[in-house]
Amino acid sequence: MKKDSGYNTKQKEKLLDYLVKNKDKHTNVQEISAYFASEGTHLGITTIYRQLDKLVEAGTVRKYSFDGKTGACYQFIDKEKDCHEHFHLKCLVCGKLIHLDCDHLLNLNHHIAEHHGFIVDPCQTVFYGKCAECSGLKPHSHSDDSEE
Amino acid sequence: MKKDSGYNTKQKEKLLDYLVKNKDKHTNVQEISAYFASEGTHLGITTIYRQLDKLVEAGTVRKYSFDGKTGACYQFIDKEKDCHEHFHLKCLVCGKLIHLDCDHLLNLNHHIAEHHGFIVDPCQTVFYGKCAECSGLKPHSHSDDSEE
DNA sequence: TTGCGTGCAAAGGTTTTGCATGGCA
DNA sequence: TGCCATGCAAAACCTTTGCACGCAA
Repeated sequence: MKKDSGYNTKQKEKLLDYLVKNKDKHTNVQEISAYFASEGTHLGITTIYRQLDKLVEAGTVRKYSFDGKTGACYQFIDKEKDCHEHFHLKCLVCGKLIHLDCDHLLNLNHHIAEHHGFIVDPCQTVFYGKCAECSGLKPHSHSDDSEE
Repeated sequence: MKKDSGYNTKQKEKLLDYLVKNKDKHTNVQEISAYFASEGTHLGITTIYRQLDKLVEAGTVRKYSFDGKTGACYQFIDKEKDCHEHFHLKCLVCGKLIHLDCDHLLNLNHHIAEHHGFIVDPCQTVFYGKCAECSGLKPHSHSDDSEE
């Protein structure tokens, strides 16, 4: 793993700050760019991509490439919360991202490894479906279309 | 779900034929295009995209958008084999697609639904990692996520 | 000063759209 | 015949790369 090499620039600092503030959700380059544009602080697209790339290599940020339309998504990794050992659930209706801390799921990993000889990488794997609100288990009047 | 509306054209027939023959793996537009080019049968890129889109809406084909570099992948759904009730494993190294028929995994679905109130859609969910060959035959020093 | 960081422009790749033509029903 | 399907070209996007200038150490 590469070290967090490089200088401390304002851009890098601001980007990291934004990522930390939004660590609970997946974000993407255009969202970041739009945010800084609205803030009056311009941040070049190229810089965002390159800094993000370095952060991913440094293990500070996780990259998800599951959505071809909006491009790749990024998320800050909170190392203190040990976020790298659990799976994520993503609601296809409302887009909510859920962190799943559960022994049962880690068990799953071991099961697949032992019985199927396959090493699952939780960092790259996201479960898609409907969250409690959107599936009707809880009262939630989110009458969004998004019919599959 | 929309019906399979539309005329039966040669292009549509050939595309579907190709998809059925390759239903065991994920394919993509450029692969399809290259195949028909090598066969001497030209199939326009636009047609492939549009037919694929219709097939996805009709529920005949599944679309995966996990790789931003190579673009979206598509796979024919074998309804007779009831392929929609199991998960898929995809090796990030060799690209192999594994169908996982396992009660333990279905159990997982129930567990998440009951304990976390989340309805996982197996059709949209793919586990990413390394298959037995790619993770076992190679003398890798069990480095966590040092890819490549 | 040295060398990385930045950002504009341009390139490369995937997917979509416009439009005229061709084919199915 | 009426539509839908096709396919070329061009556009729309996302991402990467080249290059010159700016800034951190």
